[in-house]
Amino acid sequence: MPYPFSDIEPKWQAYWQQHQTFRTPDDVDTTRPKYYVLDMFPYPSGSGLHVGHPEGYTATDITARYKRMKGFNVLHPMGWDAFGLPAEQYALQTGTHPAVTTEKNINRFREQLQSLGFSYDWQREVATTDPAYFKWTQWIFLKLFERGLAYEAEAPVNWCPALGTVLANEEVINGRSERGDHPIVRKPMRQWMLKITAYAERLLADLDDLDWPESIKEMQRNWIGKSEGAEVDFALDGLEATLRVYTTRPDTLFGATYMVVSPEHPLLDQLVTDETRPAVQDYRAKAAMKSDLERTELAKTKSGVFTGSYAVNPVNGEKIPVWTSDYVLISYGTGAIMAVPGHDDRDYAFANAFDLPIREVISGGDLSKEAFTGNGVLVNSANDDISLNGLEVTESKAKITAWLESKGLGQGKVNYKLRDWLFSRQRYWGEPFPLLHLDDGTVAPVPLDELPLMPPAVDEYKPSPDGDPPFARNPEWLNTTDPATGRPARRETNTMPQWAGSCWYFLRYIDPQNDQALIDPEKEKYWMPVDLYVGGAEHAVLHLLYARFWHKVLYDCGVVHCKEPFHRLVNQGMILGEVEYTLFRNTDGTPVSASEIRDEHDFTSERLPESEAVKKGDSFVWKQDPAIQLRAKANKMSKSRGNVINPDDVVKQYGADSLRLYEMFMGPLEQVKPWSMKGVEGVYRFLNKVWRLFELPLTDTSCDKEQKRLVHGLIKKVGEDIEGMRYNTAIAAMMEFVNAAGKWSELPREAAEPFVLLLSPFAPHMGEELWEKLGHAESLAHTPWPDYDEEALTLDSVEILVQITGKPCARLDVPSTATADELINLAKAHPDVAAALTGKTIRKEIAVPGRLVNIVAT
RNA sequence: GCCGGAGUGGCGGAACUGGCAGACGCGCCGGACUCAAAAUCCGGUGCCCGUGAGGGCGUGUGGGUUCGAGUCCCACCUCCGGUACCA
Repeated sequence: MPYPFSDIEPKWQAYWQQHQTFRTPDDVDTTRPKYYVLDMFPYPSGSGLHVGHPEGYTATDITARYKRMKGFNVLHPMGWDAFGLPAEQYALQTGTHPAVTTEKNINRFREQLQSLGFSYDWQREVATTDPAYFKWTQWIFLKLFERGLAYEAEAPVNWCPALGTVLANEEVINGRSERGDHPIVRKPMRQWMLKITAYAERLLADLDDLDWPESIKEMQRNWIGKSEGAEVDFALDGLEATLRVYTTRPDTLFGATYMVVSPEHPLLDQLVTDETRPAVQDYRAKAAMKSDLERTELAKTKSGVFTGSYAVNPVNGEKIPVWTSDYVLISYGTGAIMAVPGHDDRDYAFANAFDLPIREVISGGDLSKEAFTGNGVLVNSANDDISLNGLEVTESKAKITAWLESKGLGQGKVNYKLRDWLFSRQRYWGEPFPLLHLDDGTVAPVPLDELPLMPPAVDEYKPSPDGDPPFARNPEWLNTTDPATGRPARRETNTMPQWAGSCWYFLRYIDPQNDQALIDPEKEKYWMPVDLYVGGAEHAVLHLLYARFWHKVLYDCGVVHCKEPFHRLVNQGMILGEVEYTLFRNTDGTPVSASEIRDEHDFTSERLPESEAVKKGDSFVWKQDPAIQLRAKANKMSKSRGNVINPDDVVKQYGADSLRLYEMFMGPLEQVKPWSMKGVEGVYRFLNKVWRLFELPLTDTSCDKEQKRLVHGLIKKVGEDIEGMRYNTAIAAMMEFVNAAGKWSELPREAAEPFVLLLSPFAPHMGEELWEKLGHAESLAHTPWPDYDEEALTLDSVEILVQITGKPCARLDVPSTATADELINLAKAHPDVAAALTGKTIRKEIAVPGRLVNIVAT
């Protein structure tokens, strides 16, 4: 008889809800330590929960339950990142208000999460779409606006025609939209920008103290992209203007043989001559038309046009031609460069393409083959006033920069790749900007007491006939007056991007009902920062950088007391579908080895059962024809592949405890791992074994020495593993314990009770049920975690290995307290060892207490 | 190209600061129970040679350090993730 999970699980879920077991009261005893465990809140999609969600959620739930039992005040909330495109797309198609769809999806998600037995405090639930919530998102935006961190700019933006909106740089991957993989084009538009660049240095520096995966910190560092160099002004021959460039290699200034300005550079119009104008204009038009994707794809061959003008190199007075090319980006540095083809790969390629001179100023390379970008000694770098010749790169940089500064020709400069955050979207389903455009052209904030500013009712969710965002469809909403000045005004029609709401939700959980403030300062002080934050690595730069930025702004405003919101971050690895064995066939049906497949579309593929696959060498081959290699691979779960596992089905078949246990038993949390239904059955069998263990007669006699050792060893192991988030090995240890205890004839309460407590964070429903069977009237959720007795762990005797020069020779039982010297003596006394040593000279004796003895003899 | 991470049985994965590689689970093989099956229980299971006792080889590859290396060092290969004209 399998254990009745379908009775037990709903029973305890109802109990927890009814008894508010996981409620974290507003007025906790703040003398006790706190622990804030946070999950990245989900977007409540229409397709419901996916097995990837409960992975991180189970990990945090185990830690939350464990910390509660360890006496911490635990904050473990859940909510919804509920603005987003799918609900709006659905609204476009059906006319259903996105709020309706969103609410439905949230209800479904909540039910699914509750069926997994997570110990969230549901009274703290927040949704970014809730007016009581986005009131404060708007409030924070006004803070940014007040501080000059939000501004409007006419800027070339990433316009995505398919999504009908602009995207931030971070949302564009290889010239395509991160969501939906649609092409992106550059288009100048009026947009709201947030000045995240003002925080670049702090966002970079404060990474150092965070307990985050090194890879994520590195990605953020790369994204911020700090570089140190100099700005240098080049006079333009025959023009009043000067051309300013940014370079990280001022040491190579004597090697500059031409210059390049970006096609969007403001000086370009002045640089062209009558002869070059048609070609330059043509080139600029073509560059503007190109999507980012095309620019990237064409990156291999350099293109460009000579402008007709010359610049003067400030170090040697040399006249060098100014070109324009799209390999120079307007958005970085000054949008213009000095080209040093001898010591920069891109300039080298360009110089070769257009036959421009290449000059060596750093020795050590072979410029006939490639640019030399390494370190070396400066050559050909002197004028009447200064010489860099003979110096190394680092010294030269400092010397030339100082010289430029003294001559007023340039100065040292730090640059960042990070650009300002494009913060507006031309959509309906997002937070309205609380801003008014007055008839005099100024922008005024909506007064605080009018927040939240609600989105207008509209007849359709499409852009307006004039191409304005959907909000412009409602003229009564759109046209208003500014209460401060009485002037006629038009409301801002853009909406905020989805990231806005997720930038600060972790603060709202702390004080979710507060309608006077975003958060009560006392509560903030107690609960922040988040102690443990778990979520997917896909948010490495986007959400995590934005949230850090807003947090620093709120810190500057005095709203929060800590500089960084998330102390420890852990990324859970993706869960892939089951391993699939695929056989490929030619169009004529002949089987083909997987290693020969270049383009999958030229072949037909057939999924084989595991029994058809045989391991041969490094790969799997077809059982019926071992000459044919199969492809054995676990793929991402996707609807189109049909390999999606629905957690509801798993819960129905094996129960929530089995799902939780399996997700943790699969392997280390951070790792990518394939799903296996057989694996779920394995942990389900384990839970059944536990259930049967508790059918043994329960006794009040105390444990014998061996039982005590097992129990205390398990307490130690499980506690340490949860602290280290090694949930898989904690479960393995519990399995070992149950395998051993299964051989007992009766079950001492002294062993049963701690075991149930240890199991309960992992399999909480079974934990509660067994706890009740043990005669307890109340939930175990707040029962103290058991302590272990170090003394109970030690064995009287241990088996050690005796090696002679590294080869195993004998095994002997020794008292576990034996010292190194005693071990060597005991070892030598062993007849096999003595025999092996006769006639040999002992060179060295090594003994590791409790492990082994190694006698080196020749 | 650059940055980050990882390579251990048929599979997922264990192995503390260098100390008996393969815990635990899956799968497979054999046995018990059963009319039979499922479930459950017991035993076995890295690979190769050997009937056997036993022997040899084994943590991506090649070197090195060490009494001893999955673990440390050097070089390389493969895979995964990120990023890509950032001057």
